[in-house]
Amino acid sequence: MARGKEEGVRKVRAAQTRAALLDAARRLFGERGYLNTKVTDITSAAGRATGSFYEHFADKQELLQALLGDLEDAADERLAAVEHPKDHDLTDRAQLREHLAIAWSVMREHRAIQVALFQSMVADDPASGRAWRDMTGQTGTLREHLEWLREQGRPLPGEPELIAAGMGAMLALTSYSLPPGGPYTDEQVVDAFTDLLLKGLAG
Amino acid sequence: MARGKEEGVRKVRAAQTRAALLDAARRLFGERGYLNTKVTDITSAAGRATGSFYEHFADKQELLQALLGDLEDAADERLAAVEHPKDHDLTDRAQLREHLAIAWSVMREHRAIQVALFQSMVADDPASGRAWRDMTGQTGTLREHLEWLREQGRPLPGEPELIAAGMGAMLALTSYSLPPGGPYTDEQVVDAFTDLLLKGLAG
DNA sequence: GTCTATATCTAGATAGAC
DNA sequence: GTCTATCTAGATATAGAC
Repeated sequence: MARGKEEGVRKVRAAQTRAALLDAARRLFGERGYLNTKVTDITSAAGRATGSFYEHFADKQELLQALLGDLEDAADERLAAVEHPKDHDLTDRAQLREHLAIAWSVMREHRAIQVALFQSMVADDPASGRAWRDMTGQTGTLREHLEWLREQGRPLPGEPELIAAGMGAMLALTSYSLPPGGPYTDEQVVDAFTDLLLKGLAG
Repeated sequence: MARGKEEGVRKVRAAQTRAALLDAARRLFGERGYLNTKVTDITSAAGRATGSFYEHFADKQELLQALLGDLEDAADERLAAVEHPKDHDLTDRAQLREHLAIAWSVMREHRAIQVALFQSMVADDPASGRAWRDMTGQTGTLREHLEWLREQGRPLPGEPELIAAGMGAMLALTSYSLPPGGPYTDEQVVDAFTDLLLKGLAG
């Protein structure tokens, strides 16, 4: 079965190239951002030829989608690691803090991908509505928790979708703009936002 | 003085061209965003030739700076129209609401410029630190109010600069992503964010 | 100052040999 | 599948006539 073995080797090499491209892209997105990273930057950083890129991805956006899968896996893993029932009570300080801490640390640990997604979102035609879809989509879980609170008769400051989007906006844009190794530690940020939001949610 | 009169006419024409370029740019930025608007889009929308653009602005970024001046003038005017002492008390609901309402309405009424600034900020190299500088710069007044509160011995949820940046992030990204004529009215947004933030600030 | 025409440059994407 | 070489497209910016 020499033929089969050869094909297997080829497959492995292809997977290595794909992985090298993803690694290089992630590093470059973190260093100079998604918009300022060219396809040729990625291939040369990965030690591959320009043409090889298009064997694995149709374009830069498709590569970003592949990286996004990693981010979602990481987030799911973190969420699964903690108690996380639907009736999560965000008016409890410890529970709100944990929710914010997980969101913050996932964004920080995968900053390259978050930066890339953010740039990709903002570069889109603003009239397309993509930004609002992304914001509400990414804060869907938060919205569900708020809806649950409302069903319990708790007074909310406004529509769950809007409040969730606002909280997500605070976290996402702060994380985007705050440089790594900046003036505030992760604990300072999470504590500050927890206390800022807690009483408003607790009504 | 025929010579002087001729020069005066030329000056007026030039000013008209400059104004036409600014108007066209503002409209296009609102429709398709800053990044997706080309210099030739602006000139043809203004009914002028490509080359004329560079007689008035070095590049697209410089034109945006000129528009930014308008935005700041509008904001200053709105702030001057209300009582706005340094000891503005953000723990008073009416005063917090007014502050948020002004910020929100300026962003909404000049959405084209806000969109352009936002895109310009995000398209920059994320490692440059520009985003954090912009965020802290635009929330400087808010930070001063919070510092005043702290001097009065009021407990704040965190560092004034960080809290101010977080609040600014919530407003700016929500405004950016929320499409005009979207699902929420300006009043709903301002009321929701006021109530969400008030108790956290009031301690 | 404004115009037309064009030079320059960059990045995305493909063709065809190996 | 990967490479080298190249094509194409799109956008910035300039040259020179009026």
